Amino acid sequence: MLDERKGKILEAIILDYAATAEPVGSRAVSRKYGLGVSSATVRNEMADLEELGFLEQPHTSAGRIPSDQGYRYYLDHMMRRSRLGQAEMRRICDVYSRKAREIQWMLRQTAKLLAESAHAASLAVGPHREDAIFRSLRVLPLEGEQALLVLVGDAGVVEHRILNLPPGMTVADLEVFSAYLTDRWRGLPFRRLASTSVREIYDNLSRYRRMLDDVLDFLRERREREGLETVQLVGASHVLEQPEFRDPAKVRVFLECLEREDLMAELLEQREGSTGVTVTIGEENAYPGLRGCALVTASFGMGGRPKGQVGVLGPKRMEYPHVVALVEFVAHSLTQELGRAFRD
Amino acid sequence: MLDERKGKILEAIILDYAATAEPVGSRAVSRKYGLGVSSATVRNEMADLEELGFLEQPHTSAGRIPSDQGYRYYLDHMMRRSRLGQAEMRRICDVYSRKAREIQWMLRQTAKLLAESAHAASLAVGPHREDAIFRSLRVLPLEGEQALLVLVGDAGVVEHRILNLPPGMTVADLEVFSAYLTDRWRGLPFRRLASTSVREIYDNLSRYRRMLDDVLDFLRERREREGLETVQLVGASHVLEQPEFRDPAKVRVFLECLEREDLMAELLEQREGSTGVTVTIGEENAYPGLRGCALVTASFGMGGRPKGQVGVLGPKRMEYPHVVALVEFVAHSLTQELGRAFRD
DNA sequence: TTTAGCACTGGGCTGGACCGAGTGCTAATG
DNA sequence: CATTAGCACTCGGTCCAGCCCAGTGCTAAA
Repeated sequence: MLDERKGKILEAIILDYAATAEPVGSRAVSRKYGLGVSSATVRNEMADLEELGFLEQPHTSAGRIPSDQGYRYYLDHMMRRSRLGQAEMRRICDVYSRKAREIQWMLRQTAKLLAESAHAASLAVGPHREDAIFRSLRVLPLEGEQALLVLVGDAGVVEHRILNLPPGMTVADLEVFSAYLTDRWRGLPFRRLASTSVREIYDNLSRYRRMLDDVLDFLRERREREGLETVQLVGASHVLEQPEFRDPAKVRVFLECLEREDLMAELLEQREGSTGVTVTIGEENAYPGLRGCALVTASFGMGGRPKGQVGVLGPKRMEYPHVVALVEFVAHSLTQELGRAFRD
Repeated sequence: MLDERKGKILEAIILDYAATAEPVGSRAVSRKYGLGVSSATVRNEMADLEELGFLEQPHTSAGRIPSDQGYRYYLDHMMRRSRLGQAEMRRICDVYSRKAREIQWMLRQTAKLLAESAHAASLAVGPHREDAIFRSLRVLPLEGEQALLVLVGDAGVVEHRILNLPPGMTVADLEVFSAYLTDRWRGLPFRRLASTSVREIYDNLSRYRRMLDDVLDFLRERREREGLETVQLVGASHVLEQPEFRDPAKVRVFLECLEREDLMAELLEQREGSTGVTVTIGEENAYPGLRGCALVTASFGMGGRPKGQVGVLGPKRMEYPHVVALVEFVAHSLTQELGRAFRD
C-alpha cells in the first residue's frame, strides 16, 4: 500500500501523462498538482516509486511515466469513477432508440459509439451462435424446387439457407418434417443439434432422408464457420492519432493484430466469466501487438447470462475513469435493450 | 500515341518502380531493360516523357516515377494481361468449394483471398438488399406470443425480424396474411414494397392491421439502414507495409478513409455500370485519402445482372497485370459460384 | 524531513561538410 | 541527324559536432 503522498504523486503523473504523452518531471508534479512540497521532495518520492515498480524512466535524464504496475495500482486502489454527462448518456440511449432489432447491426452501432466517445478503437462480439438455444426449425417452400430452411434460437439468433427440395415434397411433408425436428431439438444449444439422437431421427424421418441430410450438412457447415464469429471493430484510426504510434512499425503490428478477427474474438471471449468492467494493461495482454495498449471490456447479456462483450482498445495512458464508466454504461444499456428487443 | 522506344522506356520505369518504390534513373533503364541505347539517349527520352506528362520527378536530381497519366497510358495501351498460375486459380476455387451459401460470408472470404493474393487491401460489397427482388414472405409462429417474420428475395437475400403477435392470432391467420402479401408483392424490388398499393393492402388485411404495421415498420427500418451496406474490408495492414506509407500522417488519412464504410460502398457502387475490370489511379479517385492509391475493381453478378463489386486497393505502383487478372478471375468465379448456390 | 543548490546526463535540434545518384547540356561521333 | 561521351551542377540523405535544456541524483544546509 502506498502512503498518501506517494499515491498523489502517482496519480499526478498518470493524469499528466494521459494529457501530454510526455514523461512527467518532478517540477511539473510539484507545481501543477499542488502538493505543497518542492520538486526535490517529489524527486525522492519518484525514485522510491520507481524502485517499487510503479514508474519507469525512458532514459536517465527524462521524467517518469507510469509502468503497467503503476496503472494497475491506480485502477485497483485509487481511481474514482467518473460519471457520464447527461448529454453523453442520452447519446448512448439514442443509438438504440430506433428499435432496430438486428443484433449485429446493434453491435456495430455500439462499437461506433464507443470508438467515438473514447477516441480509441473499440470492439464488440455478439452472441456465440453455437451457444444459442434452439427454438424452432421450419422449411418454407419457395417457387421452383427451392425452399428456405430457417432455424431460430434465442437472443435473436436466426440462421437460414436455401435448399433444393427433393422432387415430390408437399407442403404437408415440410410441415411434418419441421414439426418433428422442432419438437425433437427444442431447448438444446445449437452446438449439440447435429449430434443429438441422429440415428433415431433418421429412423423417424426416413422418408425425408435427403432433406435431413441437407439440414445436418447446414449445421455442420455452421460449425465449421464457427471460429469466424463476426467481431465488430471500429475506430482503429483513432488510436493512430496517439503519439505513441508515431512509429509506423508499431502501427503495422497493431493493425495486423486487429485484423486477426480470431485473435480479437478470443481476447474478448476470455473475459466471458468475469462480471463488471475488466481492464488489462500492456504486458498483461497476451498478444505482442497489444503491448503498449490497454483494453477495457464489459460483458452484456440476456436473461441473466452473458452473451457477448464490448470493449475499448486504446493507449495505456487513456482516461480510465471516463472509459471505464463509458464501457460499463454501454454494456448495461445494451443488455437492457437486448432484453427489450428479444425478450423470450 | 508514343513511339515504340518511348513506350518501352515508360514500361521499364513502371516495372522498375513497382519493384523498388524508388525513382528510376536513366542508367538503370538503359542497363537493366536492354534497350540497346545509352543512358544519355534514355535521358532525352525521359525528358520528353516528362514534358508529355507521363513521368514526374520528385526533385531535380532524382530519377523519374510514373505519373497518374503514365499509368493510365500503360493500362490502356500497353499492358499485357498476365495469366494466373494454376496453383493460384485452384486456391481461389477452393475458397468457394465448401459450398457455403451465406453471401456475406462468401464475400468476406473473397476479400481475404484478394488481400492475401495481391498483398494489398481489398473490398467487397454485396448485393444491394433494397434492389433484391421479393420472392416470398412468411410469418412463422414461435412459442409465446412471438413470431418470426421472414422475407426472401433473390440472390440469397433473406431478412427477418422477431415480432410480437397481437393476441388471438391463429396459425391459419398467419398463413392467410403471408400468402396475401407474398402474392401481392412477388416480383417487386424490396425498395418499393413499403409503398406499393398500401391502401389496398390495408383494406384487404384490415383484420391484421397491427401485424401489417409491424411488417411495414420493418421495411422502413431496413430502408433507413440502407446506406449502411456491409462492406467487407480486409488487409489494410498490407498496404501499410508499402514504403509510400512510411509517413504516419498518410497512414491516418488512408485508414480514416477506409473506415468510412459509406465512402467505400459509394466508391464501389459508382462502378456498377461498367463491365470488366475498372482501374482508377491516384487523382482519378474522388477521395483525398486515396490519392497515392489505385483501385482495381470488377463486378460480379447473378442472372446476368450486376449484384456487387470486388476490388483491390493498393499503392499506385502495384503490379497491375497480376492484380487485374486476379480481380477479373475472382469476380468471375464469384459470379459462377453465386449462380450455383442461389440459382433462382 | 524537507529543501536549495549544483554537477551531470542524455536526447533532440541545428547547421555544416560530404557523398553520390542522377540530371541537363554541349560537343564529338558514326 | 540521331546517338553518345563527358562534364558541371543539383539536391536529398547521412554523418558529426556543438549546443540547449529538461530533468536527474546527490550533498549540504535549514
